[in-house]
Amino acid sequence: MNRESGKIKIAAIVGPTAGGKTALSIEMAKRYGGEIISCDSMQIYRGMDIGTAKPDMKERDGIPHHMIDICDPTEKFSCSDYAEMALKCINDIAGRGKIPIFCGGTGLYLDSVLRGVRDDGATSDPVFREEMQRFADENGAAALHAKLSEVDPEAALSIHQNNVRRVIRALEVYHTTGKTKTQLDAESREKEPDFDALVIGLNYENRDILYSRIDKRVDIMIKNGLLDEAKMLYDKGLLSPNTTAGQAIGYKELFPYFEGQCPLEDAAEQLKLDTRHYAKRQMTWFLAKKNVSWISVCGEKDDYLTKTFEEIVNNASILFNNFGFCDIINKR
RNA sequence: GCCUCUGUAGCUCAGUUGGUAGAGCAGGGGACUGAAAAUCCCCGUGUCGUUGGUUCGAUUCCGACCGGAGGCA
Repeated sequence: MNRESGKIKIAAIVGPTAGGKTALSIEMAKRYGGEIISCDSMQIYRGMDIGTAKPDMKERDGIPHHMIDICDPTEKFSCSDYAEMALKCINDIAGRGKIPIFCGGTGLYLDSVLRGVRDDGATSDPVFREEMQRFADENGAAALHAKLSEVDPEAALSIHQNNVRRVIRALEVYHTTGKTKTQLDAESREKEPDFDALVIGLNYENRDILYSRIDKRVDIMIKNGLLDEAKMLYDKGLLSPNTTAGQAIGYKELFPYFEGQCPLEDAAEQLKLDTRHYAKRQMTWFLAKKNVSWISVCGEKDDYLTKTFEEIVNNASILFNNFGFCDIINKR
């Protein structure tokens, strides 16, 4: 019920892939007069529909969705691009008296919005990145890490030397701004968040249940034409491994099959495996956040009681009400 | 029926010139501030097929047996 801040109130529904975020978010949007802002790094891309579990028009049921189909798979898109555009969506939606409801599993994207877009000039520099990558290839990860130790020892301490990507980014921040990543991160941490956010997480304490949902969903995707969709993108060469879209789960796993290197079953199994790993990482990410209100979809081991969709919606509604959102259908 | 190879972690396999064993994958845990569906870190006790024998000591050598693969008939 937040009274004093005067900040825009937003909601977000997060959790592991295949956990039921989409359906819940649409239902909540209907009940509370909201619009959805997708928070998913892959639904950004046009033409990647089935594999990213993008809700189709029927599923959206008249609820406007934003941040979907923003660019082509070959285009670069980063979390700062996302934050910038999502910010506009929020203002637009709230300006029309609707509730912005984020929905998706890309934790970093959500964070970048909630934390506020940083304007410290720490942009990316592809040339520099390539240069550093080459240095690492030639001299080893340890040598690159040593460079970081010189300019930003604190960051070097917290970034493992094998995590070349992160080491490069930290070096890049110093290279483009003249300030250390440690310093800029500290500054951004001090910034007041721009919004009052209710973040709801769907939790699967029983991982087996989540995993079997994932397996089922992959099978359904294949039934619904994932192969054709992936083949088309593959044939057009739109998914190269070094683009963001090319890293999407649901496509790259099928390429060996297209190339005759393995049977479809193996490719499908790999796809399921990658998805399970991904879901696990998502859980680790969101569970570490203190600002998430959790709805337990199913209990711990041996407790296979899974909540019905209705129960989940009711739980979410309580959270919405307590947060000060108004149920426009049931007119509380 | 005979010969050869083979039986080690959930799976694929290393290894011990005899002192009870280790990788990859799977699985579990974690990190994450402009590439994030990405990137990275940590976690390995298992009747070494069964059963006799040799030996101070056998998963390791020898025999038999039981699985599996191949070859000859």
